[in-house]
Amino acid sequence: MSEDTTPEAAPKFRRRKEARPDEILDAALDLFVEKGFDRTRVEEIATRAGVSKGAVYLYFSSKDAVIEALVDRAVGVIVGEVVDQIGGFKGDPREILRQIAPLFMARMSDPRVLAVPKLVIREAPTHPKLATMYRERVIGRALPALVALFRQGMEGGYIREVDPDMAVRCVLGPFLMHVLLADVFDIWPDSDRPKDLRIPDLIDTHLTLLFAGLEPLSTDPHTEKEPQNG
Amino acid sequence: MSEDTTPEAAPKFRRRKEARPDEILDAALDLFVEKGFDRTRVEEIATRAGVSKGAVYLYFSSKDAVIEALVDRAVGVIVGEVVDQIGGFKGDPREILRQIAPLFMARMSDPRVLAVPKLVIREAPTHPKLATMYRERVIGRALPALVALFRQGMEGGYIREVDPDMAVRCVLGPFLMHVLLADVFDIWPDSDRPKDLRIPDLIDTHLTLLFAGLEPLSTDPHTEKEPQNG
DNA sequence: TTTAACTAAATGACTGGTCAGTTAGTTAAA
DNA sequence: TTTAACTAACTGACCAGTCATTTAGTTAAA
Repeated sequence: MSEDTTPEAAPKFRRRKEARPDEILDAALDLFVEKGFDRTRVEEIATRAGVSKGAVYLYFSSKDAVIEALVDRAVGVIVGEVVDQIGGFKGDPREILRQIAPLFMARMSDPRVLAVPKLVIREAPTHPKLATMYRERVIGRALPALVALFRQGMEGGYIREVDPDMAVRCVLGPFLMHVLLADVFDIWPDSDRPKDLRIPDLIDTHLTLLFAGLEPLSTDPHTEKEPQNG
Repeated sequence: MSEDTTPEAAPKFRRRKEARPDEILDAALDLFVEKGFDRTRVEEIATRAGVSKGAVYLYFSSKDAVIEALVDRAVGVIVGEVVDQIGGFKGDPREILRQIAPLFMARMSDPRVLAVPKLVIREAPTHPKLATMYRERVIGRALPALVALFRQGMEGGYIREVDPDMAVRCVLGPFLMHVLLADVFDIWPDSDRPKDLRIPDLIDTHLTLLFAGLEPLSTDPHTEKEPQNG
């Protein structure tokens, strides 16, 4: 109703060169995940970011450049220390898996973190660059580290002799399945609360099954210690 | 240069009312999986199906109707007997899982079968109908059957007491992960041959780990029989 | 301290191409 | 000859990317 008494009205825009790119990428991520790349108009991204369409093109050369910058920004910070930690570990892989699983799922429970791999999976066929970036920077580093972890665990006799490539898929797969069922098909585990992923229960069940499965056979070196049940 | 000597030339088109819809859906499935729904032009579908663009609209009311008919056609034949078989089973769930796993993966190794869930996952956010159809006709029937299988297995003391909702995700997840890595990120297990999924090795590793993990604790009823190792 | 000249951030109308869906006309088949 | 399957040209909406113009903020002379 009442205009401010000060003579000068609020300015039409502010000049904020530093903040714009991140704000545009944030807006784009939301929209891409919600509606997909092709159905998101550049003008929508601009509006949500609080700028005009033209401004988007001041910071990004094309719509494609936006999604690439988006993934680039996200994958820069994910791996690194964790991979090194896993890669250097000597001993029973179950120890480190028990530590990492909750941290991993905590990260993936943040919608803005999970959004990026979801986006990459969805747009990969039409944007191979995204898949390549994600492979080179994230999966291609994490996966070999886990394989190496299993290899040394088997050599040390801490765990059963299995194909490490396949074992890694058995470690990660249940998490993927859990998220996919909920996210794509709206299928959630039984719970009192709605939309409750029950991550701790998933981790508990998964690691219980997996760790018992990884228990070395009685002919293997380290079997003297009692099996860890329940 | 030289026209055929026969007086009547080859006809410009044939009238094939019965065959058209399936041919159009086949063409559409290929293109949707390859390039995604939005980037596939109706004219491309028509050309690949050997008809004109207008002909597509004789059989389908819109482009959306094409993808819906596609999924509808595919999910009609998938489940049924298998689900009933699992649902009625009494005994150690591992028996029936051992039987089903290779059949399941054999089906999923057919690119035209795998194409449908891939498509549904990708297009679900913009076409909720697809996700609903797939949930009601496939996942929503298979998943509860597996949960029931686990429940009765635990009640009978054949397997360890775990959360059945979560256990189901642990059973299916590794397959999903395996296919996703190869398909989206072009990451394949070590092999002499290129693009070799090594399905039997995945099944072997997965079931080895899982079945040992499912082994009931020594306080449970059926534990008298010797554990089945490697 | 004021203000005029200047820089560059930001706008928004416009364009050219693309494509879903329509329709008038053509042709195979009964 | 009739009919309906089919084609091909057409239309109108939509949207990525451009650019002439406007405006916020900065600098320096008075």
